[in-house]
Amino acid sequence: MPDKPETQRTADAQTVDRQTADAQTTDERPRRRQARGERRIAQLLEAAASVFCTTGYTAASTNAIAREAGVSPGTLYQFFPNKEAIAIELGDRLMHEMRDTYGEALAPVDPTTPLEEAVGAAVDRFIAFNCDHPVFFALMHGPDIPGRIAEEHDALHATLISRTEGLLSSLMTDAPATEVTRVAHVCLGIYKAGLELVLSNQGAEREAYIRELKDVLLRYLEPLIRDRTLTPADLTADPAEFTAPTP
Amino acid sequence: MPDKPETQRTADAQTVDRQTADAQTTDERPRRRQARGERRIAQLLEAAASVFCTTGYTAASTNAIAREAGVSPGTLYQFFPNKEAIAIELGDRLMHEMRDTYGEALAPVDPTTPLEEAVGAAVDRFIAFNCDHPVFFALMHGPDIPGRIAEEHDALHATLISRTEGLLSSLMTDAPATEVTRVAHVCLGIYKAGLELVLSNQGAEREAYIRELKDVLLRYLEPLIRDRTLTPADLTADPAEFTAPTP
DNA sequence: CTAGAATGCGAGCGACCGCTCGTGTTTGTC
DNA sequence: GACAAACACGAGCGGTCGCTCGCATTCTAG
Repeated sequence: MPDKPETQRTADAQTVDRQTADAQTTDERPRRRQARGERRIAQLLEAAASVFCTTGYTAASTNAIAREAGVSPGTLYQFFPNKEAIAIELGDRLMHEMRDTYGEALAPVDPTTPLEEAVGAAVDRFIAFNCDHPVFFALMHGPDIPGRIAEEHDALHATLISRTEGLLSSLMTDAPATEVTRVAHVCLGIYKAGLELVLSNQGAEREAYIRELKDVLLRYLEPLIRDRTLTPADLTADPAEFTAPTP
Repeated sequence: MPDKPETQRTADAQTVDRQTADAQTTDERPRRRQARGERRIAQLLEAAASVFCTTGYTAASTNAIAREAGVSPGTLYQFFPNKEAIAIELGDRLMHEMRDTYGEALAPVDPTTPLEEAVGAAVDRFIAFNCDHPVFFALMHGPDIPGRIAEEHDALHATLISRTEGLLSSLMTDAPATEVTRVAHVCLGIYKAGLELVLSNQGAEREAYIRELKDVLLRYLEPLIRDRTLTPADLTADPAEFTAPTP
């Protein structure tokens, strides 16, 4: 009996997400698991993504997720300590996939690429990722997200802000830092609004909205850049940096 | 015994908002009421606005609203048939106030006012209203809003879209209708994103974000308008039109 | 003053939710 | 085949929520 797995996993986790919920959702112990279990986890995460997409996080019931996955509630809790852990795991996998996509997709190209192409490429990447994983938007931008996911969202947002600030600061050399920060927030706000419009359309109309989003961003930034050019490396840089806000 | 008020008000309204909830929340019968009752209603609506703002609609419990208002749950249900009706009444009062504000605030001014001033004035009005009534944003743009409020939101959105389309169509004379609609949606998306940024800031920073919002809109629309001018009447017109989408 | 309507209270009902636990089945290892 | 661990089930526990209902109190009309 080497490790005695998950005895008294959560002693009194009853109203665990109704209030503060200081139970450890990060169950770091590496458990022995069969291939069947991994399949179940994938099933459950897929079902959870579907339910989260349609009803949001809080309105999604664990019983509904289990039903969608074709298993019983007890089976769900064989693999996840509580509801929040499902969202956490889903979010973690999405973040990993986003890092992978970013790492391999944006090869260093001609460093004299104008801002138009650089911004366009970055927008295309983000849009494509969100189209492939609509639950990412639901989890990250939903208003009812639980504490741990909110932290991840804040970390991602802070990273994107500081990254955009870095890009802008080389274009707004004579502007105070607060203005650079403000413009960065405006850019991300525009991007989020555009993303919402893109996700709520399909086909040719979706493509048209993507073009509009790029136009809005470029026309907003035009007076800032004048005659400068920008390398795509400024927009993409090291994808590993996406895990945490810049120190 | 002239009217026999509210006998068997809701026969079986138990799980009324858990599922479809086809109970009539529009209790149109004019009830006799004392001044005390009107005061209580005002108290309850104020408390509801506060709770909705901080927790959102679904997470707000009727007991919490009653507690915030300093009354018992039973008293709350003396004046509102169910939770949704509270949000409905709150939304209706906000819509009325918005119409009033718009009706009296925007007097017809110099018809040769350039687009910059016209858009700026309209944005200022909407921003001011939302700053005065933050619950409006929480109810209208929250993701967990109930059916009837969602209908009101859709109606308001459709009105704003068709109004913006009307404005744009006089500027984009050679563009197809679908493009005009698309640009209108983009403008409202930008406005909503800007509003979110404005509401999450205060003081001078808030003012700066308001200026950025106007800049984004104007720079986006600049290529469309070229050398035209626009009367503010195109932006404001008849405030009574705000109740329903244009037929 | 008094009858009756309007207002106010709060324990508690039924429904749902997150989650548990006893029990039975499948899988991997010897 | 035997045994233990992993997996699966589903009734049900404790909890909160929206809402009710019987009853007490306050207002108002006559």
